This record gives sequence, C-alpha cells and structure tokens, in this order.
Amino acid sequence: MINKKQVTIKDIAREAGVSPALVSFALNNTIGENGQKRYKVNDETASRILAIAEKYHYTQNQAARSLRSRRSRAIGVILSDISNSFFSSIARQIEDEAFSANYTVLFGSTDEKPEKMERLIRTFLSKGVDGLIIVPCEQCEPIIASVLERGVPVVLLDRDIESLPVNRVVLDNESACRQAVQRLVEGGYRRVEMISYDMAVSNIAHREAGYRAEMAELGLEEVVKVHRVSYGDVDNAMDGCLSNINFEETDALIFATNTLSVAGVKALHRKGLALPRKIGMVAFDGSEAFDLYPTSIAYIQQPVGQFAHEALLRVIRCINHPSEPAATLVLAPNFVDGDSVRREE
Amino acid sequence: MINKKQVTIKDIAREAGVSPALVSFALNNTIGENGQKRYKVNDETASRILAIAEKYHYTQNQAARSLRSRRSRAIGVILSDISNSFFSSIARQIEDEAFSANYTVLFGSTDEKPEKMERLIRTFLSKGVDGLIIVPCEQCEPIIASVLERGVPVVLLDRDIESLPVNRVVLDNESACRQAVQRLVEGGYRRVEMISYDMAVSNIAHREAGYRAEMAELGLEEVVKVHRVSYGDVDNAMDGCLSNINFEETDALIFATNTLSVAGVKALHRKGLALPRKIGMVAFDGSEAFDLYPTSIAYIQQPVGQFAHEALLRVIRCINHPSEPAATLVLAPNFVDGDSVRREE
DNA sequence: CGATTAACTTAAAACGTTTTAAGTTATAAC
DNA sequence: GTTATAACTTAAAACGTTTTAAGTTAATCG
Repeated sequence: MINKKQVTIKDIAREAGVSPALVSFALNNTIGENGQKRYKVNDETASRILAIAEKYHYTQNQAARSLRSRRSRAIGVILSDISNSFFSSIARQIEDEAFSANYTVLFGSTDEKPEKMERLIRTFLSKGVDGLIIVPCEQCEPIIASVLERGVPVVLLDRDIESLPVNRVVLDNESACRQAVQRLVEGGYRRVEMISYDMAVSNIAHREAGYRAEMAELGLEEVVKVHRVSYGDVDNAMDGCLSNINFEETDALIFATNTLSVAGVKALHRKGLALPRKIGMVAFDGSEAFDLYPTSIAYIQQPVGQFAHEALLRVIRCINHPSEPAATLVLAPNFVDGDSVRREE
Repeated sequence: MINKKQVTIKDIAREAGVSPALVSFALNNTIGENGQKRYKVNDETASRILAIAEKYHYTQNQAARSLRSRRSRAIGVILSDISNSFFSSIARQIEDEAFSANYTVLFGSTDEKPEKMERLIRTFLSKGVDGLIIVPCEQCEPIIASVLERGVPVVLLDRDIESLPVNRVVLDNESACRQAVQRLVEGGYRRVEMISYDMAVSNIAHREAGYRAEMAELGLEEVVKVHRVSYGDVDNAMDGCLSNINFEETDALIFATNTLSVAGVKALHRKGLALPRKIGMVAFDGSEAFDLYPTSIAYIQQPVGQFAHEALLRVIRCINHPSEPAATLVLAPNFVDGDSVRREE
C-alpha cells in the first residue's frame, strides 16, 4: 500500500499527550480469558485516545503488529478448487465466521497436485498464518507432516490422513454409501455399481469401502464393481466410463463426488438412459443441475455448514491451546430421498 | 504462527560468515527494470548463502519484510458472494494468476451490504494490501472514494461507479441486452419483459437500459416492462414476481443476472410454463442447471477469464505505476444461442 | 607506485507495533 | 505520618527485515 502517510500510534500518543504504550493498551484493551480487561487504563484517558484514533481514521499496521506479537490473525485455507460449489460454500462460511472472530482468510486451490499444495503452504507460512485448514490431496502426507513438526496448528477437512496426529473434520463416508446402497436395493435395484475417482484419498477410499461392505451385507458381493475415472476432464472421462458399462445388466449407479454426480447425470442423459426406469442412482451432494431435472435425484447431503464451522473452531482452538491433543470429528451425512432410487414397474 | 524457532536472516549470515545485509541482497537479487541485477553480490558467496537458506528451509518473514518495505505482495478482492459461481470462477482465476505473479489474495464477500464493504476494506487495508479489486455494491461510492484518496490502487470489477476516477473492467451490458431482445424478437416473441434486481448498481442499470433501448428501436416501447425483485431469498421472490405476470400476454423474459436466471427457470418450471412454446427466455450467464434442462437455454456469456485477468493485470500495473491515469475496459459479451429464443409454431 | 575506480561488503537506522519491568502517583490502612 | 497497595503510566527493547551511506578490498590505469 502506498500510503500518503500512515497515522501511527506515535502520532496519536503525541496528540493525546501520553506514551505510545498507553495508546497500544487503550487500543487493545479487550476482555481476557479471566473476564478482566487486559490492561488498566484510566477510562477518561482511554476514551480520549480512542476518540483521537477515530478522528484520524487510524488503522493498525498489521505488519508491525504481527512482527512483534508473532500472531497474524490470518488463517490459510487450502482446498482442491474454490470454484467447485462444495468448496466455495465452505469457503464462504469460513470467511464469514473467521471475520466475526477477527481473522482473515487466505484461500488456495491445489487442483489435487502435491506440488501446488507445497507451494501454497510455503507461501502461507511465510505470510505468517496462525493456522491452516487443509483438504489434503494425494501424496501430501510428508508435506503436512513437516508443517506439524514446525508446530503450526492444522485441521484437515473432508479428507483424512490417518497416519498423522492431526485434527480432522470428516464425513462418515462409509455409512453414507452404505445407506445409498440400502436405498437403491430397497427401491428394487440389484446390480449397483459405483463411479469414483482414481485418486488415493481417504474419503474416496471410505466411500468405496462403504459401498462394498453394504453390498456384501446384502449378499450382493458378486456384482460389486467400482469404476474409476481420472481427475480432470470429467465429462469426457464419464462418457468413456459409461461406455464400458453394460446397461442391460447394471441397473444402478452411486457417484462418489459432486462433480462426478453432475457429470454422470449429464452423460446418462446423453446416452438416453432414463432415470429411474432404466437406471437408478444416488448422487453425492446436491446440485442446482438436479433441480431442473425431470426426475428428482436422491443424494447424500454433506453438512457443509458444520464442516466450515467445526474446522474453523478447531483451528482457532488449536492456535490458542497448542498443547491440546489432536481430535477427530466425524460428521453424519443426511440422505435426501428422491425418485432416482425407486424403480417403477 | 507458533514457530519452534524461526530461522532468520541473521542465522544464515552467521553461518555464512557474512552480514545480514548481504544475505538480504543475495535473497532478493532479482532482475530490475533496467535488466540488471539489483545488487552486486559475488556469485560464489551468493550461491553459498542460497545453499544455507535452502538447507534450513528458510522462509522469509513477510511481516518484517512488509513492515520495512511498505509492500505486502497481497491484494484484496471484494466480491458480492464468493459462493456464487460467477464470482467463484473469477476468484479462482485471480488466485491462480496472482500466485504466478507472486501475490497472495484476500477474498471478502459483501452480500451487497455497504457496511460489510466498509469493514472488509478497513480490514484489508490494515493488513496492508497493495491494491484492491472491488465489485462495488449500492451506496459504496463514498467508501471507495476515501480509499482512492489514500492513494490505494483500486480496480472496479463487473460494476462501475461513473463519478469516480478509477480503473474498471466491465461488460458491455447494454449491447448484451440489446442482443437478447433482438434474438427473442427474431425468434417470434414480441412482448418481452425483463426481470431484474431492485438494486442501484451500474450493470443492472445498463442491462435495463439496453433492453429498453432495443425495444424502442424495434417499435415495442409500449410493451416495455421491468420487474424488480429484491436481493435475498430469490426463489421466493421469483415466485411472487412471476405471479404478477399475465402469461397470456407476456411471451418472453430476459433475466438480468445468473441467480435470477436459474431461479427464473425453476419458477417457470414450477408454474408449468413450457419453454419455448409458452414462453421464451434469455439468461445471464450459463449454469450447470441448464445443461440438464430439456430445452437448451440461450444466454449471455460473460468472459469470466478476461474479467479476472484484466482486473489483476490492472491492479498490479497500478501498484507499480501509481501515477498512470485510470482507464476503463469494456468487455464484449458473447451470445450463446439456444432453443429458448425460438418460438416453434 | 600512487590514484582512481569498480566490486563487493557492512553497520546501523528504520519500519510500527507489543510487552516487560520499572516507574510514578494517589489512596487506603495502620 | 508512615507504609503498603492499587491504579495508572512510561521507557525501552524487541520482532526480522530492507536499504542507505559508508566502508573495505582488489584491480586497473597512467
């Protein structure tokens, strides 16, 4: 910022006829944990100081503040892709809650690439973020491990890295997919297959596991099949994937993520496969795209608000109490019913 | 950040047997504008220093750096709502390009509220951002004026405030809506109305103006009608709005924003008004929601990538050359054709 | 060989805050 | 009227960098 001339604490001190320290005290006289004000400043002096600060539109110089106090009141949030609606909703809510808690947020998108993750973390750390909320991608375990070693507060979001002693907020992915299978089978489908990403991250793994487990439980292990498409051009990949499926046999699909779900419905549509008569399905996450589709689509709803809220809460707690042990929070999914799980005939 | 112990320039200097200043020189020895290195440092010494920095995973303390150099290498981006896909796409691209240009980005959402705008600007300035990209909301002219007064580089995005001498990147909204009217009329519709937000911002105003102008040009001024819904719960507002329209007469609608378009199609759907036989329409911006709709929907496509690219380019230019006069860039919209503008009969 | 210059290096101040430890009052208690 | 206590205030150091001006070499030139 190219300020004409910044108003500093010294200027205010001079005008008020007090020392810079006192100005700092007056300005930061918040209520501490003990319910007491942090400093003792004469009320009359304090309000005089505040008035002068107000008059000159004083704004704190955060650089100086964080240099001295070793706190930046900023947190870094590293997601896969902020233009994906699941993540942008989370981002939005983190932004709001962080703002209320007097933090600012730096966002970064990894595109599932560990190199990008590394660069982002490096940048954010050099900016001095007080903590990080991270959606891990493949092969980023060592990167995150080294962050933890430096003692930086970290909360993993959406995906887990089991080997690390770290805070996490994740969905109960297994139960989510178990339920999806149940509903489809109840609805009259039998040969249920899953379409998933070819990506070694925990949530994908657990979704697959849930699918397999429930299929086994229902005695359908012989028709278990997971198709994996690679991350990138989903629409194309989805067409390729579906063309490998024999829809005379396969009668229902579970999609493992929101992007896959939307791409899946589109591709099924292109193939002329009518839901739910020809094929049943369960999506992951809702989408505007479904609202206008003639068949209402059943989906697994993730508690986006809770994700954001809990992750932020935990990272702030971890900033303030670094010694507390890492904890895991598993959120419950909500199954939203729809006609796409009911074979009519 | 609660570092165990940060590695500083001094530590490196000690180990290399040189002064801290020399380490700083070696670390920042970029190529200046004259094509020369900024400092003269013995190559051999320089690489020794770099090696030591590497060895200890040295990361610059940005707080100290920006305190001293009065540059933060951060820019603030203030949007209406980052969870709106139009803005999240822009955000994503700004993020990427900023990262390559060695800047980090702070995002904030105003929800169209001037108070939030003010708080965000205040926070971002105290964080010392080098410049701001802003999507202005209603009544924020004085806020932005005061920012300009302080000499902070600003680029307005998507919406304009004509009275301010400021850089801007906007769409040619008038021509966009003129074209929408043309296409609908060519397609056989006549009583074209517009659904817009009840919001005093430039892009809305220009969209309405374009609609009116083209209707007049085509001799349809007597059926001109603009319906304005208030910002907030769009779905509800849209139902209310549509219920005031007599669809025996009105035969086509132009929606003034992406949220309105999606809500509009949903509401028309709920009312059982079939596109394009019963009613024609043009949307603003595409949406995933349209991809699965039986009728292909014509829409005005905004050059999202250009918006992001140009805004960032301009704010950086303005940071580096504060004295250059403010410039306006008007981007051309692209009309994406669809069946929703063709009355079949 | 002394002088000039170029190449390299450094000391030290500055950036604006926070925070500690040490004051200075004024008030209350004996 | 001490003295102890509380209430308030301040001086000064520290945070980690950048940058200016000054310093030291080493090389070149006449």
